[in-house]
Amino acid sequence: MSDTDYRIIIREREDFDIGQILECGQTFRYRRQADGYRVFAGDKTCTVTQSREEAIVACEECDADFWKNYFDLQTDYGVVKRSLRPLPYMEEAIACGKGIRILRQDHWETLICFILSANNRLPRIMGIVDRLCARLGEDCGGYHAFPTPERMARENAAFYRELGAGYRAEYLEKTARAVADGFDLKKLEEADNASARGALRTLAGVGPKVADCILLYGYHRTEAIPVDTWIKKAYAQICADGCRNTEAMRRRLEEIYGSFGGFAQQYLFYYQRQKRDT
DNA sequence: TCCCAGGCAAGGC
DNA sequence: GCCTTGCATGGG
Repeated sequence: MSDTDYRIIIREREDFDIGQILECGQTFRYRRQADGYRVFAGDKTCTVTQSREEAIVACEECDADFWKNYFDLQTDYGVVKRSLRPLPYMEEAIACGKGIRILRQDHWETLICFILSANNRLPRIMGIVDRLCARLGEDCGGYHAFPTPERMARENAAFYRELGAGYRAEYLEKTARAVADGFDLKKLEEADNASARGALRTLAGVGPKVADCILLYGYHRTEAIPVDTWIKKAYAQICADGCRNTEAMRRRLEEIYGSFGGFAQQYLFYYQRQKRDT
């Protein structure tokens, strides 16, 4: 099998749990398999399995560096967790999701996926993204790539509504056309956080929360804190100040968690959802 | 049935 | 500026 001829072995299982990494809501392109997970990103795919001792990423050899970067393997999460543990609510949140990592995802793919995430549920988002790739993505032999801006710009809102995007269909049409027409996602890598956020928010369907998701998951701006319904629940317990304003909550959380805010947000999100499930 | 989901945009003040 | 409402769709 040419698609699994190379293996990346991860022995720091304390800092890598593929289930937690994929199911903390930062990506929608994966499938659970009997023995692990199949993961998709851009036009690439890999398979991840893990045991008590190690995790194994199986991929094409030429994609090894891509996946090492994607899973953020160069970052020492021991440092992240040691820095966060003393801060409010982090001891228990980290204990719950200690194998979480923040993926380094593609700007465009993250942009589109998180436009679809607005007021939506994870399984439904995954279904829409799946159909989007199947219909518009390049056939890579057994799976489909994420579609390009140019390809998506050729479809209209009616098409995306048919995929099940609901009222977000208009956003996809407008934003795909904006990017295909020259909105430079790459250039935002050099911008400071506030101006990158402002630029993203000019795109249809990108509000404060979606912009923060794109910054954190698509640009690895680990100080960005997306405030969604789950973080609001967590906030009520962390601060208990009766605050209802999302922007004020975000600022307060940034003060509390500082430059590791994005990591803190992931631990909180996962912890809050686990508590719901149990 | 009603409520909610990783909210956004538009309209009213 | 801040606050409210409508919005597609599906599951509990």
